[in-house]
Amino acid sequence: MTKRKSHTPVTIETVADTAGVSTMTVSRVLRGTGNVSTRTRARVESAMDELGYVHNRLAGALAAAHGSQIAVIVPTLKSIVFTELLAGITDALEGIDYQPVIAITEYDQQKEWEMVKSMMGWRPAGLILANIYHVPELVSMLANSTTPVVEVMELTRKPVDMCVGLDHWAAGKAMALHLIDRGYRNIGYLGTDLQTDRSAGRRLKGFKTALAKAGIGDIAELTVRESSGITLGRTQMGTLLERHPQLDAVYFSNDAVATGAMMHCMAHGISVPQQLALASFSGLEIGQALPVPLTTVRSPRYEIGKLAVERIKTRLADRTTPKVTNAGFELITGAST
Amino acid sequence: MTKRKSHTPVTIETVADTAGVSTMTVSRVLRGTGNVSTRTRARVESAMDELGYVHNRLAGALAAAHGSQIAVIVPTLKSIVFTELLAGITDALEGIDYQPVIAITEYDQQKEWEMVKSMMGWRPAGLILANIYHVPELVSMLANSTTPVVEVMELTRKPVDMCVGLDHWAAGKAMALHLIDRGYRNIGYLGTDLQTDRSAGRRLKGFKTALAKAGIGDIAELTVRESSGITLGRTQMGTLLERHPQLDAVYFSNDAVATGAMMHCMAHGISVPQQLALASFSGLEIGQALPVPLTTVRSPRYEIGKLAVERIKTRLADRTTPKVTNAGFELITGAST
DNA sequence: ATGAAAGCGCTAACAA
DNA sequence: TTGTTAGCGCTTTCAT
Repeated sequence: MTKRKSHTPVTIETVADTAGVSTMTVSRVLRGTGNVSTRTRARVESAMDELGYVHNRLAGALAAAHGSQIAVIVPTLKSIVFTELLAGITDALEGIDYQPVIAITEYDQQKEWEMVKSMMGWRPAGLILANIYHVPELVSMLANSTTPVVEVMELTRKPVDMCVGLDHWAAGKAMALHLIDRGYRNIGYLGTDLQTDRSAGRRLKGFKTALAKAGIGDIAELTVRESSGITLGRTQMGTLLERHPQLDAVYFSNDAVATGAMMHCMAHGISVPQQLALASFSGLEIGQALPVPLTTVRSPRYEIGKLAVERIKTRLADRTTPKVTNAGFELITGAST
Repeated sequence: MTKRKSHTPVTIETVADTAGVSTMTVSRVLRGTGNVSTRTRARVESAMDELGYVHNRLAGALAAAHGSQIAVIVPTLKSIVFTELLAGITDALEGIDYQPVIAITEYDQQKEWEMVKSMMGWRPAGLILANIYHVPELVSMLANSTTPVVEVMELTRKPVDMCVGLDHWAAGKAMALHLIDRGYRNIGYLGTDLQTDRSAGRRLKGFKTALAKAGIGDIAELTVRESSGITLGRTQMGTLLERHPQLDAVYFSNDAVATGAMMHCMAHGISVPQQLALASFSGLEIGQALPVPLTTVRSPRYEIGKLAVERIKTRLADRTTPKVTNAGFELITGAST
């Protein structure tokens, strides 16, 4: 076996000939649609690996009018949050013969639009967007297509098609209530640029709204445009504390920033939470492995990934799906508050 | 503009008709091969978005005999190392119209073979494997194909096609020499299961060989099968020290494990490096953000990703490429030793 | 359970 | 610069 190849490409026709059947029968074996006797199937299969046949899915997808890829578009891979989302997606795809195709937007809506256009060119079976803020062209293109689309991570009332996410505003509010409950009153915020990560902006809005309702007016805020959360927290925490030494608690845009800030505290002998409380969002493993585990809100990104795939599968099976699914979140009370 | 669609699919023929040109001209506009006058191009382009045309790359790839996807197969996405590799790949792909298609093997060679088979069905323009240990069927399939293949991360003498990586044995040796040089003699090892991460096994081999040459015989070793490095380090460091209280330095399979171990030390008041030195491999950001930055070996995974894409591009342009590229590594002397 | 015919929507190769 | 002619390798009917 093996050998040959290179010159005459092996197609289902080649296989059909050496197995003494028609191409249609080979095609049926390939796709696992029944209606092939065990004997013929065996003959076809042995012909396939005798010839070293490699199924050409391009031709198959063209003939079938669409492929079996699931396009996934994420803002970045630098955040573990999105890699865990991908893990959920790939795990849900396990067994069924779909592959994820990934594109990265770097939090750029224009780029997202480019990627979607390019992706749709492959006629994917489904599309997952880890973002709910799009340019109008993107929305109208997807609205006119029949491809199942799931927007994930953040909740939106008017999804392009379907949505699985969590309410970031509520997550921010939950943390504000927790801090108030714990008795903190001089509260600050440190995070990434809010134009970039708009979900973080929603959280901060919910957070501040809840504080305001409790009589805590404007808070000390520091946002910095910096791609790495850990580095941001490690380097900017000092700046924030210098400017606002009276703070007794700080809320962060996410656990990466909070982890960096915790490193700053440990390096400078600031005891958490006695001198300063830290609270955040994500629920990353590293935050829980810290000597003082973080108080944070866990986003169910792995579950969201799985659910998104479920939605697409259901839709492809022509069954009805909910338009919007609230995946919820969980407040983790660590030792840092 | 917009509207319509759904029933009569818009193809290049539709576009050609409304623009009053032939399909070939539309195709040329689509692919950006010159030889189209500015006027016609404009007409074609306006026809395209008037009709809401979406390029069908399936048909294009079939006709052109291969697509423009780069298949990337990684063991896991849970390690930042591989997401940084992907970042290098996607950055290198920026601008040129190729998209990465990602598959995850979970460190399983059989699964890797399944993924490769499935991927090759899409006739990708190139294939990147973040692993050099394969089942023989995989090797023979790729050897018989003309698709450029790059094995990355670890160096191998006999690549399937091309290889860009680093010498893990040498990296282990370098760290051993560093520890000896610093005067440590009671050295232990903590890491993941070596059957899973075989590169870590190579490092440990190089490490122990160098120690042995310096008269340090067998060392205290603890390897645990656990998917998360941080958790492993955080929970197993205590076990290792309990069994071997005399240790004055510990080498880890990677920075995630080392970071977890550092958390253990901080939580238990073990001062690093006075009581215990920690040394590792990866060069992750988190390791350098620790209050006591890690001594480690930085693997150039981002650069490796970029280089791998370069190799494929070169090959696709029919130019010759080196079979094996040693991407090197860098010893980072932190404060932990 | 199997096969024959007719494309899927595009691009390579060649003309004009 | 533009058009014509043939497929690419499979799957979809529709027969048998």
